[in-house]
Amino acid sequence: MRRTSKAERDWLAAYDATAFAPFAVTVDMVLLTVADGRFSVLLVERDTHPFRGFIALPGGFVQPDEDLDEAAVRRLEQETGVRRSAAHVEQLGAFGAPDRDPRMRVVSVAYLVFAPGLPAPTPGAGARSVAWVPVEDVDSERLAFDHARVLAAGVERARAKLEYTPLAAAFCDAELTVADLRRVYEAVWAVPLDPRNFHRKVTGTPGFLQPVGRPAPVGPEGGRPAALYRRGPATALHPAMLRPRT
Amino acid sequence: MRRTSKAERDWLAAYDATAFAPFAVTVDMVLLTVADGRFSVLLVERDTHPFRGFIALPGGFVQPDEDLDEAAVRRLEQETGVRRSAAHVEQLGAFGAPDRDPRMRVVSVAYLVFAPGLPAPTPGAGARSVAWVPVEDVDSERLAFDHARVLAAGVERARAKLEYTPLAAAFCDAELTVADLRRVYEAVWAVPLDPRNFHRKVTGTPGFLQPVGRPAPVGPEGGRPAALYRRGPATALHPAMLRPRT
DNA sequence: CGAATAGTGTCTCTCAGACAATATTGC
DNA sequence: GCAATATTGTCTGAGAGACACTATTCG
Repeated sequence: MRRTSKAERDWLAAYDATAFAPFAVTVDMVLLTVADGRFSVLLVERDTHPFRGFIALPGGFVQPDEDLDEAAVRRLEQETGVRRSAAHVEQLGAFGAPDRDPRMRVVSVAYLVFAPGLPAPTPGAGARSVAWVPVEDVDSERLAFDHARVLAAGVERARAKLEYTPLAAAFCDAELTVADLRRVYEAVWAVPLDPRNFHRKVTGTPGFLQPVGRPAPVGPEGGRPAALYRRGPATALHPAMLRPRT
Repeated sequence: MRRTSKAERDWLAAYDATAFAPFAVTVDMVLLTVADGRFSVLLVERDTHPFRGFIALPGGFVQPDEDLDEAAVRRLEQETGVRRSAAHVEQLGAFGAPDRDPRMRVVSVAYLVFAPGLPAPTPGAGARSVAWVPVEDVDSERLAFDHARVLAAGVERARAKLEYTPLAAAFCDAELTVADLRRVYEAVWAVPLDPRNFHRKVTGTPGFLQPVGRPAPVGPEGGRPAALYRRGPATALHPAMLRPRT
């Protein structure tokens, strides 16, 4: 820890902190998944003011002694049952327009979470219902606060991240097939991908996937069983998985 | 504007905002430039507590009625004389560890700015001196608050942004040569680049640079005069300018 | 002319996209 | 065998990196 001088300690003792603290800080979570082949976001229906009856991203106030990341992970685990270790969590950014919350001046720090397909959790405090909603079906007009902007930023960030990182695997279970991964890319980017080129590319990118050496059970449509893989150690993809242009 | 019900208005009137506002919010600026071929950041020496005598990123408190972006641009123009139109400004992220400021609970929203080479501005309030410091020469131990982490995040983001956006041009004047742009890439990435391949790549990427049709004045070393370009309309680069690997 | 910088051409290798062909399962 | 999915192979064109070569300036 940094050493402080007597002058600094004296100054600090005389400092009136309340005079400079007119803000509240919240975390909001853009929790994304791919369920049934649809790129979806977790939304709650608010049961309290403000924006009662509107749809919103899950979130809440940061406690005075809590780190931002801590607050996000705590809410994630409490309200959605998603374990931190099973998902990818990263900060998306801060949203702080002066009028974004009618109650008071609130700065919201948004977090982006990628989670495997899961059943909808039970509603927490202040929420009437909770549901996974396909991103394309979200009615921006019905979103509370500035959550339409936050969601749009999260979706765009997710689409970009799949290009340069192996995070698509964060949408899958620990053991996954190449087809599982392809369906994630197809759902998030909303484009069809050639299974043969995708397979060659993904298995040829070092550190992306590591073979388990065991086949997956055959799906309902039959066909040759796929090999199982786990996430590899890479944190960035070389070469990248670029989105088809136009 | 959203219509509110009487129930919501009543509820809002009874809401005690002060009970939930224990935070202060600041903006901190990672202001980067390339001056004399060095990738540099603007740092101030603090003349007030806390961290008096330490080096810090320029920044300050957000006013209660001010948008975050507004606060960042205001400080940029006031404290550094950089005009918004001449620079690129984007949000870097929020930093809010509970103990990051000894005065009180402060969440800092960091902004990343790319500006052309400029003389160091005159020190503003609370600063003893202001200077452009080459990023490699910054002594992390002497940085106030968590500014070492903020700076590291900004530098890494800048390096990544040059790969797939045309923002390298934001470090140059409105009219620039291919060599100007190459020196930006070389300084930010700290790698030498082949001038011939760089030229072919940059002029072959649609929307990156637009020819002015006029040559630049010859430099001090002589040689054939370079053609002048302006920034093109592209917001993303295809193909990308990938960093050399290892 | 020589030195210095700007810009073009050429070669090789990697990789993306199109698509043929083969492999392995359930029925 | 047939349908369905998985996986490998083959071809073509775009692009990256190495580097020879030409162009234009100053002195």
